[in-house]
Amino acid sequence: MTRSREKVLADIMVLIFRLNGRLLEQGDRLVAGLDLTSARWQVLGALALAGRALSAPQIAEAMGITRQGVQKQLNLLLEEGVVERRVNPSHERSPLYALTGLGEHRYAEATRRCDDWAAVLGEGLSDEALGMTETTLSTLLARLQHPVPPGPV
Amino acid sequence: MTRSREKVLADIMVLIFRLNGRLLEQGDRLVAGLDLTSARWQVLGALALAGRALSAPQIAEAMGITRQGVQKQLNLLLEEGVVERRVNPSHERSPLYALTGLGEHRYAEATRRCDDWAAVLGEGLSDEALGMTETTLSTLLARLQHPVPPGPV
DNA sequence: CCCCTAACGACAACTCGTTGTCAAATGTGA
DNA sequence: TCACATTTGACAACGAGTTGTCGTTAGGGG
Repeated sequence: MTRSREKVLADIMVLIFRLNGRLLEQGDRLVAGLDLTSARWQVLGALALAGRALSAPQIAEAMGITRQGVQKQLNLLLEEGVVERRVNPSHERSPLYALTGLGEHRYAEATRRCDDWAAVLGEGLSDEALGMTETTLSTLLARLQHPVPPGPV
Repeated sequence: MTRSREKVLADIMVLIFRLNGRLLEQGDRLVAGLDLTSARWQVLGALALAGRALSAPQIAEAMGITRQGVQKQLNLLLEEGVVERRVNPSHERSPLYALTGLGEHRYAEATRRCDDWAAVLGEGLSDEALGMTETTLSTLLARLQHPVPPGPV
């Protein structure tokens, strides 16, 4: 055996910490000039993928962060005119948010840049390696979100 | 073909963002009661792995973050007595930092808890999947740290 | 030997996420 | 219908990271 499974897991965790930092950094660089940051871009992504107006808590749910964090970005995005409020028929004080024309345009441009960049980033990595990485990470995430199924803690 | 490589890459990125959040959360929970947080724990880890006293910038280099971020944690760790300053023969104003006995004890306990937890977390994942994930992530990180080798930007 | 640059610690300001509290709106069960 | 728990937005405080500036120290080339 090469190394213990725990060691490999620990290495993967460190890699995730660093990748998180570098991805946010490169993401910010990628959308600089579009009046976006990684955080705002992700909010736009949640709206674009949903294909419909969402409330702040719904966006937070989709992004896996808290509603307060999302709300902060939404208020800024509103000021910049990339999202707009719509009345929520089922809640008076909690409006829905949708992309404006400007927002859709900016998101499309960000997506184009990201795809180009991702193509370069993934060069030479086999489909198998990418697929297995995605599967493994998503298994780990699932276990982390539901605290640790069995075992006495 | 199932999905484009860009889509898989994008999914992996989102997974990394979420895993980062969950890992820090679980890490904090894991070392709660040891007067540690994920950030302080990582600093202790850098010192323990080096096996010798390091300066703040050296720790930052090892952790992949800035020296200011490390310094902030070091100042707190000093107050708690888990690390101590040592004179740096090659720099008067930049001391070296080393684990105290208390620090080594706490780090050992944190490591024990982490290994137990990692064993549960990795259950059922094949060595091949873990190894390939580690390799893929480390390739991605290398490309992110050296901005994007070829290609006209 | 002196001057200039690089590296360092301290400090402040900022981003992005978290938690917690408060008040208003919603939904549910007796 | 009314009481109560849940959900929501606003606000404040905090943790962890970043950048930038300032003054000091180390190191190298004229």
